[in-house]
Order: sequence, then structure tokens, then C-alpha cells
Amino acid sequence: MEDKIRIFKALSDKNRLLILDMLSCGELCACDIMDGLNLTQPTISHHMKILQEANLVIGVKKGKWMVYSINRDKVKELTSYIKEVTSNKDKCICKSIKSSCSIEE
Amino acid sequence: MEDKIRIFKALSDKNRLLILDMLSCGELCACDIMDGLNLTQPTISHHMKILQEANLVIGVKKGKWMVYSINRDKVKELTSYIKEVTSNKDKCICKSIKSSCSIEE
DNA sequence: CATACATATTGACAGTTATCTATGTGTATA
DNA sequence: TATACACATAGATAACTGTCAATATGTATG
Repeated sequence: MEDKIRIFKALSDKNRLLILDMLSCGELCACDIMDGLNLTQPTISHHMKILQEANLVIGVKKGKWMVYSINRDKVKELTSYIKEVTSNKDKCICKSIKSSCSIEE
Repeated sequence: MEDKIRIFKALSDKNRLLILDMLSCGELCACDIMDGLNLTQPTISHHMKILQEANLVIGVKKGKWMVYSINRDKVKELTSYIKEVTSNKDKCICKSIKSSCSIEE
């Protein structure tokens, strides 16, 4: 679950969502992303680190440049997780909860 | 997009993910959730507020109790959004970006 | 090797967040 | 109506986060 929390935190920022949107059509280097957003280079670097640590984005060094792309497998894993958590399932915490207030009328 | 950020922030906490898991099988009141987690009542109240403000959870007052349930429409909306942001689409920021470093070898 | 360029790291600062204790509000019941 | 109970709000505090300026690291090229 720590893994998912890291992902949700990575997605909890406007600029990082914009970065993902930018990467949705293909690879970009950090300087491209910097041109698109109105942020300084260290700030971009910081956001890319968070996206990479969440495994949502993969960065590969190509000469002077870092080339970033979306990790679509991780995105799929995330949507699956969201569905799983919110849907009724056999193995679930709630099975062990007996309602102390009888809300079922 | 502010709406989505609010949702991702709501999901960026271990206890709130546990609360959603608890609610996945049906309605629960705040006291049930409090019994399940090891947190004080005001902290539970705080988390429920955040989940409600994100519209992930719906709370209804029934007598003394607040009865909470998952808003599955909002969950669906979220997974759709994640897919949309990360997938190649016609209308996209990245279309207006011309790579300054020629990364396409 | 020296210089220029792309990115990373450090350190600082303001704003936000999770948690608690203390207290307030509203509702059922004796 | 008084009391007990379920939940909300206020205020405090420690920890975390987004941003920047300054600086370091690594790579290509003259």
C-alpha cells in the first residue's frame, strides 16, 4: 500500500499532472517540460524525481539529455488497484467489522 | 483538474485508503471506522471530511449516526481521468511542444 | 583540456497536513 | 428536562511539500 500512496502523492500536484499529460503523446526531455511549464529547472528536476520514484515515469539518460516517458504498466496497475479497493470483495477488512450501531434498518 | 487533485490528495493517506476499503462492502458509521482504525474520534472526523470533500464518500445523517458509503460514480470518473491523461489523444498540451533537443534519433 | 550545456543536489522558506486535546453541537432516551 | 452518546470544530504542533537561488555533476565539443 505504501507503493500506492507514493503514486497518489505523485498525482496530487497540478504541475505533475501536466507533465504526465505532456508525456502522453511520447517521450520528452527535461528541457521540453521546462519550456511547457513556468517553473525553474531545479523544480522540474524535483517533480521528475517524484514521478520516477512513484514509477509512473521512466527516465533514461541519452547523452546530455534525460528522456522521460510514461510507464503505462504502472498506470494500469493503479487503475486496477482503485477498482479493487472500492469494490466488494471476499478478502476485505470490512468482513471483520461488526457494526456497533445497527445502521441496517 | 483541481477536482482531481483534491481526489488524489484524499487518496494519499494510508488511513483513508483503509477507510475506503472498509466501506467497499457497504455502509458504515463513524464509530465503526473508529473501531477499525487506531485513531481518535476527531481524526476520523477529519479524514471523513476530506473524503467527502473529494466526493469519494457520501455521508448521510441518520439519527445520532453519520452513515458513510462510497461514491462509485466518482471512482469511475477518476479511473477514466487517469486513463485519459496518460493516453495519447488529439487534444493535448504535448501537441504544441516542439522538442528543443532532437530526442527522436 | 576548457568551455558550454543539461540535469541533479543542497539549503532555505512559506504553506499544507495528520494528529492530538479540549470543547461545542445535535439527537435520543430515561 | 437532564443525561449520555455520536460527531464536528478549534487550536496547537510536528512533519512534510513546492518552490527558488546557488552550486555541483556529468557530457559533448571546440
